[in-house]
Amino acid sequence: MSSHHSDPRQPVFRALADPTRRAIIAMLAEGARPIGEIAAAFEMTRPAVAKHLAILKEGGLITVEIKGRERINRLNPAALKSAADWLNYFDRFWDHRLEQLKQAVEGDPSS
Amino acid sequence: MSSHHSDPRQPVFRALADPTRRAIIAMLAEGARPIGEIAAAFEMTRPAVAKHLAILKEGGLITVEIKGRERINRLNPAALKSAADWLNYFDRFWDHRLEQLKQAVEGDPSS
DNA sequence: TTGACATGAAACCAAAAGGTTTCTTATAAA
DNA sequence: TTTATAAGAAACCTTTTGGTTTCATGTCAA
Repeated sequence: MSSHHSDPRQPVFRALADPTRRAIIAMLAEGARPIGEIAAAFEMTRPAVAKHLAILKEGGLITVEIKGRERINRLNPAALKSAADWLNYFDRFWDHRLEQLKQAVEGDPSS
Repeated sequence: MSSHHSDPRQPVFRALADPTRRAIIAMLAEGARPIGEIAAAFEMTRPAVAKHLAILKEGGLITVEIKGRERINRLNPAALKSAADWLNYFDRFWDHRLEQLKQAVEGDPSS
């Protein structure tokens, strides 16, 4: 896991690095929204929010559906999985119980 | 979850944003190391690695044990939990099975 | 068809990030 | 007691980041 070959997780971790972007992710988890509605919830201009959305798009965390003059931004939660996977690898170092459960799930496709 | 009040998770997500720092985390998961040994594994100078270690310290992801003239950097995996928790909240949106398991774990402290 | 609205795009800016070199300090070892 | 080693600290530099303002464009609605 050296850093000199490009890390496919990088765009996701980069997107997660900013608190505004994490708040946008949390907001979109409750439902897809156009940029105007998102920008209204933050103390910054719409172009600033547009840049954050562009970075979220680069990470594959959101998709955009054009609907008339609106662009509906929709969360793509599956894109969070690569980051979650990386972090959850370290579960074994601080919570042995969770590790046991994950192994149980992976071994039981019928649940 | 607005961004105008400081997010306690921010130092952790910030630390995770850089690929070199994630590689350092992975390296320290295999065992604590002094900075010289870490720096030798990367194509950058030791002061550059020292800055990365400082950011990891700010996020509480590593602790330092002074041993003679060496500083042993040791991973503190528990600090990864806050980021993992945040991400795992979104599990429900892409993997219902894992969600079921986590609830089972939390409800059974004896395992 | 004219006006209002939702958005994109470009130019610009200050601060933060990520790196370097050089110098100093503390410990170990010959 | 010198000399080599491990590391911190400071100064500096370039690029990226996160924000702004201003302007252009496409679509809906009177």
